[in-house]
Amino acid sequence: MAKVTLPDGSILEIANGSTIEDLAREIGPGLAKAALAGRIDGRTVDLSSPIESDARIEIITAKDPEGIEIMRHSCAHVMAEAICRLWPQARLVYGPTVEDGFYYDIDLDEPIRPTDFERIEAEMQAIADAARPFVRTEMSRTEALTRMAGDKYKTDNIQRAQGDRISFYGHGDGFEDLCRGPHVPSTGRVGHFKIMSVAGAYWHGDATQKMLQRVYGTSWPDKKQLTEHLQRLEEARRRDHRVLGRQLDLFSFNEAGPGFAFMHAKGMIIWNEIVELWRSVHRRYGYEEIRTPIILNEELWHRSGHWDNYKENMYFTNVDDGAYAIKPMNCPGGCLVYKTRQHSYREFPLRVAELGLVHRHEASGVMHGLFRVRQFTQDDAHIFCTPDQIESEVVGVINLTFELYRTFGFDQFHIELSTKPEKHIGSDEIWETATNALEQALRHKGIDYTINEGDGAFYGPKIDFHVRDCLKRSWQLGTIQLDFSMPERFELVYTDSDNTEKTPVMIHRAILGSFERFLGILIEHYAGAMPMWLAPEQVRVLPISEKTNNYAATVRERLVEADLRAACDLSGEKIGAKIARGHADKLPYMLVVGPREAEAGTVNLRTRGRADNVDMRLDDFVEMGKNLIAQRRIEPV
RNA sequence: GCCGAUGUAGCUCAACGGUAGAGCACAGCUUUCGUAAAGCUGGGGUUGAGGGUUCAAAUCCCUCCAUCGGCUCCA
Repeated sequence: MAKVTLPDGSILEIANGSTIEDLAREIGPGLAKAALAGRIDGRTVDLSSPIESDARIEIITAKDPEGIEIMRHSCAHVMAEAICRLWPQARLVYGPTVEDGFYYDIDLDEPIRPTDFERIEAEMQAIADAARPFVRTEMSRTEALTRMAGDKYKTDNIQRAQGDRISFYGHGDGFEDLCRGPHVPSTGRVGHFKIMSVAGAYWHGDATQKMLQRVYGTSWPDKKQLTEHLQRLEEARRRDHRVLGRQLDLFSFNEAGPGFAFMHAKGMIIWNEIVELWRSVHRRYGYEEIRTPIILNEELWHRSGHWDNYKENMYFTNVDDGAYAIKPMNCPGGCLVYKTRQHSYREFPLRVAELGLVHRHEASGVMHGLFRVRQFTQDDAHIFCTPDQIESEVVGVINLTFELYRTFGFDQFHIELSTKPEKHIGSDEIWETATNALEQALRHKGIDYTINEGDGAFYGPKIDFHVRDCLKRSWQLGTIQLDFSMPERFELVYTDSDNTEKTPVMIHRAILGSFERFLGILIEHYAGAMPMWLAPEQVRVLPISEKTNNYAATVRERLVEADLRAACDLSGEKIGAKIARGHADKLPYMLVVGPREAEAGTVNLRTRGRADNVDMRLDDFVEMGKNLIAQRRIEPV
């Protein structure tokens, strides 16, 4: 008999060699039905795994996140079989789970099209309905290699696999795939699934390798969860900033300039409000602001290291027969400003900000609305300081960053520390010092972070800030980059207290990252319903009929005088239509006025997101609106 | 850049070898209205661009451009 300890601490005796499935049945028929896999002393295994000795055992169900992952992975196998049935020449490469689903990479010359999804799903359903058991076969690495001889993908997978025992999983009907497992007990347990999309993907993510077809699917324990997932995707589509940007007349793109955004009047209002906030916060944190040219002589970019490390992403031009480059970063220009006069340690730390317009030649396939463009405005700054000021300066930037993010209602962040990339300038010692300094600052603030090996900028290591929006999607915004190389290359100096010339440390940092991207993120975060202080049109006056147009105009004048962005709807529409339009335009407030209000000097207030409406004195509304704006409140009240 | 898909009126879409349509939007007129879309009339398209096949191309073929979904890359 083996003694098994269950997660609640209870101990059960079970015959040696019993499987986890047997154990689940022993505990209860409900659990036996729900069981997908098990854990023996923390190691996840198939339900059919025997319990050989005393152990801690857990039964994994779909309530366990890992249970869902196992289910999805099994679903990927079922999809692989379905595809192999439809395209016998398809060769399987690799099929892992991803967030909310799974994919399978397949080598197949004939393209799989979205119109094929239904056929694939039907095949999968047939396999699922057959409820065939998943069966594990183990063998030595050598045997596995012999078995898979001639299949370069599976041979490669075997060579990459860890351990000496290689396992295969079949689920009847001759289908088998190299796989570490574990799997659900039967093909009937792969959940409610749907094929989502197909896309090209390089083998091993290497652009020089063959492009495979990657078929994405999703799978959920029950039908309701699948439906909810599809609705979440719908919700994300509803918030797509590219769609909202057009609907709300905020910005546009044109074939005349792919990757170059046209910012419309309403978009500029939001933009300028962000800039205003940004400037006031930066003044408070002791920054000054400069502006440097967009086109600078090519020689400068040789000196900075951009020529050697960033050339592929740069635009070049000629001026009077001289070779020039369009700046992809602001730092070299900032260095030139620094060099225009002498500097003393007494003025350090010197915090110099720049809303810099940069151009980067991104590959044509990567552009994506405002999120990925070829021209954007960085909220950049360069801090020149002494080595012993690094930590406090980095801490200061972190404080500033969190303050700005919170103003927009982002309160979930995660932080990454990126280390030396292959393409870099500066010695290993410098890199180590710089990386340690960033790490120290993070530790000092007690901030959790993950390490991103080899992902730093070419001139120094960096800290990246990611925020989660209300749909739990993560966006990279800010970055802090430590740089010991650029100051040397530009021969930047300051006079230290001992009257010797020394090289300053340079900290590059951006908080919002790019104004364009940030605007796009805000639009999706708020679903286009911008808070009062950012809304292009804060309030609209809606007269019941033309008879009240004069009063409406008076009300609007009063609002404009109070510095509110207000408009009147003087169209000949009925009041219901005016309100419907106001909702479509996502206005924070609408003021309905008719003869009654004109008589009393009041307005009837409709608040975004609320069904009720309320009578109010105009002056009271003005007061309330001004307060909301002053506080930069996110929700209308 | 690579793989696949898609480009028809300002927007969303129909027509799928045989005279390019609808809804919304826009303009004019009627209605003067009390809380999520009144009615009538009208203007608007070398069907992304260029080439080819055909008596005939939005529709079939080729090249390019752009967009979308991914890969690689990234603020």
